Amino acid sequence: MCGRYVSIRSDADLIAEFDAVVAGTEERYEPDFNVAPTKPVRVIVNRPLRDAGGAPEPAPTRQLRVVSWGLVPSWSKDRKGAARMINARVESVTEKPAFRTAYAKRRCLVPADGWYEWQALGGPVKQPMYMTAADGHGLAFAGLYEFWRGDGPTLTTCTIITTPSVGLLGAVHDRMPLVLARDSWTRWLDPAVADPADLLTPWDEAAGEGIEVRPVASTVNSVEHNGPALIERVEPNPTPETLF
DNA sequence: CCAGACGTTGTT
DNA sequence: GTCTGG
DNA sequence: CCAGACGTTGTT
DNA sequence: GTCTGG
Repeated sequence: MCGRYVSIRSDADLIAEFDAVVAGTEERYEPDFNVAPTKPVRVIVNRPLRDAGGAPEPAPTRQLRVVSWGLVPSWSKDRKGAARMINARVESVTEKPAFRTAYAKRRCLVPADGWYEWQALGGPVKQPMYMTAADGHGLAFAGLYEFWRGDGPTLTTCTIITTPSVGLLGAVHDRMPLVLARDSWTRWLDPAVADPADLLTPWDEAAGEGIEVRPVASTVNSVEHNGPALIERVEPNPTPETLF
Protein backbone atom coordinates (compact mmCIF):
# COMPACT_ATOMS: atom_id res chain seq x y z
CA MET A 1 0.00 0.00 0.00
CA CYS A 2 1.26 3.43 0.64
CA GLY A 3 1.06 4.73 4.18
CA ARG A 4 4.36 6.57 4.48
CA TYR A 5 6.54 8.22 1.85
CA VAL A 6 9.27 10.75 1.08
CA SER A 7 8.94 14.20 -0.51
CA ILE A 8 12.14 16.21 -0.50
CA ARG A 9 12.32 18.01 -3.83
CA SER A 10 12.02 21.79 -3.75
CA ASP A 11 8.88 23.60 -4.89
CA ALA A 12 10.99 25.05 -7.70
CA ASP A 13 11.96 21.57 -8.90
CA LEU A 14 8.34 20.40 -8.76
CA ILE A 15 6.82 23.31 -10.65
CA ALA A 16 9.43 22.78 -13.35
CA GLU A 17 8.84 19.03 -13.44
CA PHE A 18 5.05 19.33 -13.59
CA ASP A 19 4.77 22.63 -15.50
CA ALA A 20 2.75 24.10 -12.63
CA VAL A 21 2.50 27.31 -10.63
CA VAL A 22 2.69 27.66 -6.87
CA ALA A 23 -0.78 28.42 -5.53
CA GLY A 24 -2.44 28.81 -2.15
CA THR A 25 -1.43 30.70 0.93
CA GLU A 26 -0.04 27.82 2.93
CA GLU A 27 3.32 28.11 4.58
CA ARG A 28 6.36 26.88 2.72
CA TYR A 29 6.77 23.12 2.60
CA GLU A 30 9.84 21.61 4.23
CA PRO A 31 11.55 18.52 2.80
CA ASP A 32 9.99 15.51 4.51
CA PHE A 33 11.59 12.06 4.74
CA ASN A 34 8.65 10.74 6.77
CA VAL A 35 5.37 11.90 5.28
CA ALA A 36 2.59 10.34 7.37
CA PRO A 37 -1.21 10.33 7.19
CA THR A 38 -2.89 13.58 8.30
CA LYS A 39 0.27 15.61 7.59
CA PRO A 40 0.41 18.38 4.99
CA VAL A 41 1.43 17.09 1.57
CA ARG A 42 2.11 18.71 -1.78
CA VAL A 43 -0.11 17.84 -4.73
CA ILE A 44 -0.50 18.95 -8.34
CA VAL A 45 -4.08 19.89 -9.22
CA ASN A 46 -5.48 21.23 -12.48
CA ARG A 47 -8.36 23.66 -11.96
CA PRO A 48 -9.23 27.23 -12.84
CA LEU A 49 -7.41 29.94 -10.91
CA ARG A 50 -9.54 32.74 -9.47
CA ASP A 51 -9.05 36.34 -10.52
CA ALA A 52 -8.88 39.26 -8.08
CA GLY A 53 -12.67 39.38 -7.88
CA GLY A 54 -12.92 35.68 -7.07
CA ALA A 55 -14.27 34.67 -10.46
CA PRO A 56 -12.78 31.51 -11.97
CA GLU A 57 -10.74 31.74 -15.13
CA PRO A 58 -12.19 29.90 -18.13
CA ALA A 59 -9.35 27.39 -18.43
CA PRO A 60 -7.70 25.27 -15.73
CA THR A 61 -4.11 25.78 -14.57
CA ARG A 62 -1.75 23.23 -13.04
CA GLN A 63 -1.12 24.26 -9.45
CA LEU A 64 1.23 23.02 -6.76
CA ARG A 65 -0.77 23.10 -3.53
CA VAL A 66 -0.40 21.90 0.04
CA VAL A 67 -3.30 19.78 1.31
CA SER A 68 -3.89 17.34 4.16
CA TRP A 69 -3.29 13.62 3.57
CA GLY A 70 -6.44 11.63 4.30
CA LEU A 71 -9.51 12.30 2.21
CA VAL A 72 -12.51 13.79 3.96
CA PRO A 73 -15.60 13.57 1.71
CA SER A 74 -17.60 16.77 1.41
CA TRP A 75 -20.55 15.11 3.20
CA SER A 76 -18.58 14.04 6.27
CA LYS A 77 -19.92 15.30 9.59
CA ASP A 78 -16.40 15.86 10.86
CA ARG A 79 -12.84 15.40 9.75
CA LYS A 80 -12.03 12.54 12.08
CA GLY A 81 -12.19 9.78 9.49
CA ALA A 82 -9.33 11.22 7.47
CA ALA A 83 -6.68 8.88 8.86
CA ARG A 84 -8.56 5.91 7.43
CA MET A 85 -8.94 7.41 3.96
CA ILE A 86 -5.27 7.69 3.09
CA ASN A 87 -5.59 5.16 0.27
CA ALA A 88 -8.26 4.25 -2.28
CA ARG A 89 -8.24 0.86 -3.95
CA VAL A 90 -7.98 1.03 -7.72
CA GLU A 91 -10.41 -1.90 -7.97
CA SER A 92 -13.23 0.12 -6.40
CA VAL A 93 -12.30 3.80 -6.57
CA THR A 94 -14.72 4.47 -9.43
CA GLU A 95 -17.67 3.11 -7.43
CA LYS A 96 -17.14 3.81 -3.73
CA PRO A 97 -19.28 6.70 -2.44
CA ALA A 98 -16.32 8.21 -0.63
CA PHE A 99 -14.20 8.42 -3.79
CA ARG A 100 -16.25 8.28 -6.99
CA THR A 101 -17.02 12.00 -7.24
CA ALA A 102 -13.42 12.94 -6.65
CA TYR A 103 -12.35 10.33 -9.20
CA ALA A 104 -14.63 11.87 -11.83
CA LYS A 105 -13.81 15.50 -11.08
CA ARG A 106 -10.88 15.99 -8.73
CA ARG A 107 -7.88 13.87 -9.65
CA CYS A 108 -4.41 15.03 -8.65
CA LEU A 109 -0.80 13.92 -8.74
CA VAL A 110 1.16 13.39 -5.55
CA PRO A 111 4.86 14.02 -6.20
CA ALA A 112 7.13 11.68 -4.26
CA ASP A 113 10.77 10.65 -4.16
CA GLY A 114 9.91 7.17 -2.90
CA TRP A 115 7.73 5.28 -0.48
CA TYR A 116 8.03 2.90 2.45
CA GLU A 117 6.55 -0.54 2.99
CA TRP A 118 6.86 -2.71 6.07
CA GLN A 119 7.69 -6.25 5.00
CA ALA A 120 6.16 -8.93 7.21
CA LEU A 121 8.79 -11.47 8.27
CA GLY A 122 6.47 -14.09 9.70
CA GLY A 123 6.72 -12.94 13.30
CA PRO A 124 5.99 -9.77 15.18
CA VAL A 125 8.93 -7.98 13.54
CA LYS A 126 8.52 -6.09 10.28
CA GLN A 127 11.35 -4.83 8.15
CA PRO A 128 10.81 -1.32 6.75
CA MET A 129 11.79 -1.05 3.08
CA TYR A 130 12.26 2.03 0.94
CA MET A 131 11.24 2.02 -2.72
CA THR A 132 12.61 4.67 -5.06
CA ALA A 133 13.28 5.16 -8.77
CA ALA A 134 16.50 3.37 -9.66
CA ASP A 135 17.61 6.24 -11.90
CA GLY A 136 16.83 8.89 -9.28
CA HIS A 137 13.93 10.60 -11.00
CA GLY A 138 10.86 11.72 -9.09
CA LEU A 139 7.62 9.77 -8.98
CA ALA A 140 4.01 10.85 -9.38
CA PHE A 141 1.37 8.91 -7.44
CA ALA A 142 -2.22 9.00 -8.72
CA GLY A 143 -4.34 10.81 -6.17
CA LEU A 144 -7.75 12.38 -5.57
CA TYR A 145 -8.60 15.53 -3.68
CA GLU A 146 -11.71 16.83 -1.98
CA PHE A 147 -12.98 19.96 -0.25
CA TRP A 148 -14.66 19.91 3.15
CA ARG A 149 -16.44 22.89 4.64
CA GLY A 150 -16.77 22.82 8.40
CA ASP A 151 -16.11 25.58 10.85
CA GLY A 152 -13.34 27.85 9.71
CA PRO A 153 -11.47 27.72 6.43
CA THR A 154 -12.27 25.08 3.84
CA LEU A 155 -10.18 21.96 4.36
CA THR A 156 -8.60 20.37 1.29
CA THR A 157 -7.60 16.72 1.58
CA CYS A 158 -6.24 14.00 -0.67
CA THR A 159 -5.86 10.24 -0.96
CA ILE A 160 -3.39 8.02 -2.84
CA ILE A 161 -4.69 5.25 -5.08
CA THR A 162 -3.26 1.77 -4.50
CA THR A 163 -2.97 -1.20 -6.85
CA PRO A 164 -1.77 -4.79 -6.56
CA SER A 165 2.02 -4.89 -6.48
CA VAL A 166 3.79 -5.76 -9.70
CA GLY A 167 6.96 -7.75 -10.31
CA LEU A 168 9.56 -7.88 -7.57
CA LEU A 169 7.63 -5.46 -5.40
CA GLY A 170 5.17 -8.23 -4.63
CA ALA A 171 7.82 -9.87 -2.47
CA VAL A 172 7.79 -6.85 -0.16
CA HIS A 173 4.08 -6.22 0.03
CA ASP A 174 0.94 -7.09 -1.89
CA ARG A 175 -0.13 -3.48 -2.53
CA MET A 176 1.67 -0.42 -3.88
CA PRO A 177 0.79 3.12 -4.90
CA LEU A 178 -0.46 3.66 -8.45
CA VAL A 179 2.51 5.39 -10.08
CA LEU A 180 1.67 7.32 -13.24
CA ALA A 181 4.18 7.57 -16.08
CA ARG A 182 4.86 11.06 -17.36
CA ASP A 183 2.85 10.56 -20.53
CA SER A 184 -0.26 9.88 -18.40
CA TRP A 185 -0.12 13.04 -16.33
CA THR A 186 -2.05 15.34 -18.66
CA ARG A 187 -5.05 13.08 -19.05
CA TRP A 188 -5.09 12.14 -15.38
CA LEU A 189 -5.25 15.83 -14.43
CA ASP A 190 -7.75 16.88 -17.14
CA PRO A 191 -10.98 17.85 -15.34
CA ALA A 192 -12.87 17.41 -18.61
CA VAL A 193 -12.08 13.68 -18.60
CA ALA A 194 -14.56 11.84 -16.37
CA ASP A 195 -13.23 8.28 -16.43
CA PRO A 196 -9.61 7.73 -17.53
CA ALA A 197 -10.02 4.01 -16.82
CA ASP A 198 -7.06 3.03 -19.01
CA LEU A 199 -4.75 4.83 -16.58
CA LEU A 200 -5.82 2.65 -13.65
CA THR A 201 -3.18 0.06 -14.42
CA PRO A 202 0.12 -0.56 -12.65
CA TRP A 203 3.21 1.20 -13.82
CA ASP A 204 5.13 -1.06 -16.22
CA GLU A 205 8.48 0.27 -15.09
CA ALA A 206 7.99 -0.95 -11.55
CA ALA A 207 7.66 -4.52 -12.72
CA GLY A 208 11.25 -4.57 -13.95
CA GLU A 209 14.37 -2.78 -12.85
CA GLY A 210 12.81 0.65 -12.56
CA ILE A 211 12.40 0.58 -8.80
CA GLU A 212 15.16 0.06 -6.29
CA VAL A 213 14.17 -1.62 -3.02
CA ARG A 214 16.34 -1.20 0.07
CA PRO A 215 15.95 -2.15 3.73
CA VAL A 216 16.08 0.85 6.04
CA ALA A 217 16.31 1.37 9.80
CA SER A 218 13.21 1.00 11.96
CA THR A 219 13.78 4.58 13.04
CA VAL A 220 11.27 5.43 10.35
CA ASN A 221 8.52 3.69 12.34
CA SER A 222 8.00 6.75 14.51
CA VAL A 223 6.64 9.80 12.74
CA GLU A 224 8.73 11.89 15.14
CA HIS A 225 11.85 10.87 13.25
CA ASN A 226 12.98 12.53 10.04
CA GLY A 227 16.00 13.29 7.91
CA PRO A 228 18.13 11.66 5.21
CA ALA A 229 19.27 8.81 7.48
CA LEU A 230 15.77 7.32 7.18
CA ILE A 231 16.38 6.26 3.57
CA GLU A 232 19.91 4.90 3.98
CA ARG A 233 20.36 1.20 3.31
CA VAL A 234 20.90 -0.98 6.38
CA GLU A 235 21.42 -4.67 6.99
CA PRO A 236 17.97 -6.16 7.39
CA ASN A 237 16.84 -7.29 10.82
CA PRO A 238 16.53 -9.78 12.26
CA THR A 239 19.57 -11.39 10.77
CA PRO A 240 19.56 -15.21 10.92
CA GLU A 241 21.85 -15.35 13.95
CA THR A 242 19.56 -13.17 16.05
CA LEU A 243 16.78 -15.71 15.64
CA PHE A 244 18.38 -17.99 18.26
C1' DC B 1 -40.79 8.24 3.94
C1' DC B 2 -36.50 8.62 7.33
C1' DA B 3 -32.08 6.67 9.22
C1' DG B 4 -27.70 5.39 8.54
C1' DA B 5 -23.70 4.39 5.99
C1' DC B 6 -20.23 6.00 3.20
C1' DG B 7 -12.84 3.44 3.89
C1' DT B 8 -8.21 0.91 3.85
C1' DT B 9 -4.91 -2.15 5.64
C1' DG B 10 -3.09 -6.60 7.69
C1' DT B 11 -3.52 -10.93 10.14
C1' DT B 12 -5.19 -15.44 11.45
C1' DG C 1 -24.24 14.14 -1.76
C1' DT C 2 -26.27 9.58 -2.69
C1' DC C 3 -27.41 5.01 -1.92
C1' DT C 4 -29.32 1.13 0.95
C1' DG C 5 -32.23 -0.81 4.46
C1' DG C 6 -36.30 -0.76 7.09
C1' DC D 1 1.84 3.16 7.75
C1' DC D 2 3.22 2.82 13.19
C1' DA D 3 2.71 4.38 18.10
C1' DG D 4 0.04 4.96 21.84
C1' DA D 5 -4.11 5.11 24.35
C1' DC D 6 -7.79 2.57 25.93
C1' DG D 7 -12.83 5.69 31.83
C1' DT D 8 -17.07 7.17 34.26
C1' DT D 9 -20.10 10.31 36.59
C1' DG D 10 -22.81 14.76 37.02
C1' DT D 11 -23.21 19.55 36.09
C1' DT D 12 -23.17 23.96 33.48
C1' DG E 1 -8.62 -5.88 20.19
C1' DT E 2 -9.60 -1.33 18.30
C1' DC E 3 -9.46 3.41 17.76
C1' DT E 4 -6.98 7.97 17.39
C1' DG E 5 -3.14 10.90 16.26
C1' DG E 6 0.81 11.99 13.53
